[in-house]
Amino acid sequence: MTAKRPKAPRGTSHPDTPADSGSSLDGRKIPAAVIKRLSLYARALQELERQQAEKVSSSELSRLLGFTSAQVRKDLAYFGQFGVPGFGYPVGDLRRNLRRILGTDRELQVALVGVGHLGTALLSYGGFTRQGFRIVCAFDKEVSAPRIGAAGIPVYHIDELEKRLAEHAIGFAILTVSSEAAQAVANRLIAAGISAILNFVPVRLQTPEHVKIHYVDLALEMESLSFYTR
Amino acid sequence: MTAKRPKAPRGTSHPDTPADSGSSLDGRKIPAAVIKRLSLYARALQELERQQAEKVSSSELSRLLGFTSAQVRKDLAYFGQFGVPGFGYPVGDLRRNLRRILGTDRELQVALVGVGHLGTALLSYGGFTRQGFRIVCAFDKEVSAPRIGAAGIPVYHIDELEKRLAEHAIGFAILTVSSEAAQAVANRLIAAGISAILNFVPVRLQTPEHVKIHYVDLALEMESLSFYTR
DNA sequence: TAGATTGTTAATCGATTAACAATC
DNA sequence: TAGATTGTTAATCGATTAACAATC
Repeated sequence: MTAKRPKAPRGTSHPDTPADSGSSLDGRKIPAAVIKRLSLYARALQELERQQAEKVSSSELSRLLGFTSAQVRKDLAYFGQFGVPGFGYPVGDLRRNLRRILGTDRELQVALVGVGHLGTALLSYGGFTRQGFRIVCAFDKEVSAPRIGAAGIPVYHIDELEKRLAEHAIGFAILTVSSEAAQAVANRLIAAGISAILNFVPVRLQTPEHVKIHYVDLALEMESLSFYTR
Repeated sequence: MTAKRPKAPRGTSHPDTPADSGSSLDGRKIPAAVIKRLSLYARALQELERQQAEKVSSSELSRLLGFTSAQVRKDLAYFGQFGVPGFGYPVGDLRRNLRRILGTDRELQVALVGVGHLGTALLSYGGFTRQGFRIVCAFDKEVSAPRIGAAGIPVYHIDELEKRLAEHAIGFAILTVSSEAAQAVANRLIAAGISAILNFVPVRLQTPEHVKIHYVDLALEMESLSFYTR
């Protein structure tokens, strides 16, 4: 008996949708921000390991990354007791643990959909590969016959999507299609059993609970920067 | 009289660096998250304007974007009174106001430094242009003579950085160089008077207070997605 | 006027930080 | 042991949400 909600979009049928953030791990709720920092810790640890450091304290880590030491300790404590009081954290051990927690200790199979300018660049972008993400294949609607694209990655016609995803047991997709195609392609990915999408399309997508989606919105990043420069 | 801090990095000399977030506008502190949402409102309004909508309520906007209506009203109220009680917000007016507030009502001159895979893609990425950002020129250390790069944008040798930035009154930079070069290039950009950097390099940069910097870390986005898929 | 929706204050929720007992 | 640093609880801070008087 509140408002009348003229044309509610599919899925959300509530008057107000509170923002979700974070996911649970064996009961406790882990804030999304913690996960992002976990990746940063893992990266810093990688560098420390390269420098043959044996141990690191929460305050050293915090200085390296610009957080407080309490935050470092608290973040890590979500997942277990990795430190030694009076000593700090063993670098190699902690790094191994973080990689296991993040799931980056094994290679992850990824598909990319939409081989335009941005898609092509991401195919050859070294940053993903370096962190253990393997873009196995790509799809585009403009490709008539399979061809080899940037970085030697095969590009198939979008019609082969379901077949190839199953073939390579791909659980991850990078979405770089047009705004118009985004929802339809996402639906197909989800139906094909994908579990996470990294979405570069500036469109809010309807996805079921169990599919995790992250938005990377380049124009939005620029716009908010723009605000600060006056 | 706490820890001894062996080798403190330049710049930060405090034991713990609390995370900044947000910036002030005539006294009041505006959370960074508000600014991001402002961009989303502006974009939704653009679409509503295209559909010839004359008015929009906070609850319609909230449904479109997945927030609560209270949040929409509160965010907008930071900057003024744009709505009419019992009616809603006039679409065109609100959009104009938001664009003015974000600074996207005028074209913004941008330089891109580091014309590798990612850099090249961003040169031809339509998303920036569409939102009024104009990549005026690019720089790379591997370019001996000026040449025309992707999307017809001139690419100069990095040595011409200072000269060209001044020439075109560029206040914005996109950073897509290597991790090794990042800090040095950032220093030059800052010395040349740039006021904001969109940084794609996965390295924490030391920047003075008055230079705004945003990090876009693609590998990190993937890694945190990876966490949720087990 | 009656109905709807704003702008804003107060209540709630969640995340960050400080502090310190436990412990190596 | 003395010194250092963890893991964790309590205090603080900030952001989101609910509620409602003001107002078109």
